[in-house]
Amino acid sequence: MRTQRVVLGAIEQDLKSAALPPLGWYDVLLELSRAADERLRPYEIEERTLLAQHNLSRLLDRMERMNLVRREAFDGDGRGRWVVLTEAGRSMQTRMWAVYAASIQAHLGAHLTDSDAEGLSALLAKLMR
Amino acid sequence: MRTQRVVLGAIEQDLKSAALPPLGWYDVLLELSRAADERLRPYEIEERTLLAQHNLSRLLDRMERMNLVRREAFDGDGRGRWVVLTEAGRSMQTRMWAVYAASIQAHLGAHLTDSDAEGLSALLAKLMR
DNA sequence: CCGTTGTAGATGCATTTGCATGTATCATGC
DNA sequence: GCATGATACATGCAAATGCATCTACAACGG
Repeated sequence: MRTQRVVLGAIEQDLKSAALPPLGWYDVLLELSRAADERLRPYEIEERTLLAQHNLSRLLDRMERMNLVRREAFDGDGRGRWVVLTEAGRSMQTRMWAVYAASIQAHLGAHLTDSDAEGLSALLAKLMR
Repeated sequence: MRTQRVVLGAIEQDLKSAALPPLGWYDVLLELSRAADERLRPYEIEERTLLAQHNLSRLLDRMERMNLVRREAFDGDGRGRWVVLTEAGRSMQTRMWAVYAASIQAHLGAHLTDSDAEGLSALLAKLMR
């Protein structure tokens, strides 16, 4: 828990120093960029990012206000919505990745060998079951 | 990050189900219970728990409102305060530990062998440097 | 002494989160 | 086809967090 807080704090700080939004935004942008047609239903983003439904709903509000995503109607289920990545969203994802990747390298990669990283990943995976 | 969120979420949920306060409260209570005279200066709690100064200040407000801690004047530096564990605080720490310990066992211990745990701990320690 | 700078802790204000509930739509069983 | 319960997403309100700043006191240099 302590390590996570320290590392996450350092990464968030790097993003903030670069005048970029917090990590949660990146997670959403990344999932959208990977999705077919660069669009997902909110509940799909929810599953992939582990964001709580109401938090995601408001995060999307903020992102939509910044024109990073756009909400569209979803045909075939009147309750559903599409969340679509915009051009600005795509470019934000790229800009965030530049900083985020460097930050991962500095705060994680630089401290671990490849086999450390694999070991850590395997141990954490055990906890997810 | 994902693993931490899942595990922390599960632990917080266990505490909430037992009608107990969040984990941050336990951290403070634990540090106080370990301290000489069961008292610490706010900045000492801050260092040990990694809580931000303003967050700790308000957490202490809440805990004081619940009579778990008491703030006292600190002689020798007029700016300083003592945060003192109360009887109710001591008993809350004990009650939380019962639930927390079981939760750690369920969400961490049950998934890891002893050598897994040591390995994980060693890897995380590498990240803290 | 006195002014300046530093440190401990508190607090006002904006933003974010959590929780419960609301609204709309869908699916199912009768 | 219509009540009943489930699902998708939004939202009002309270609580927690982040950020900047404030107050009070200490320390230091002249």
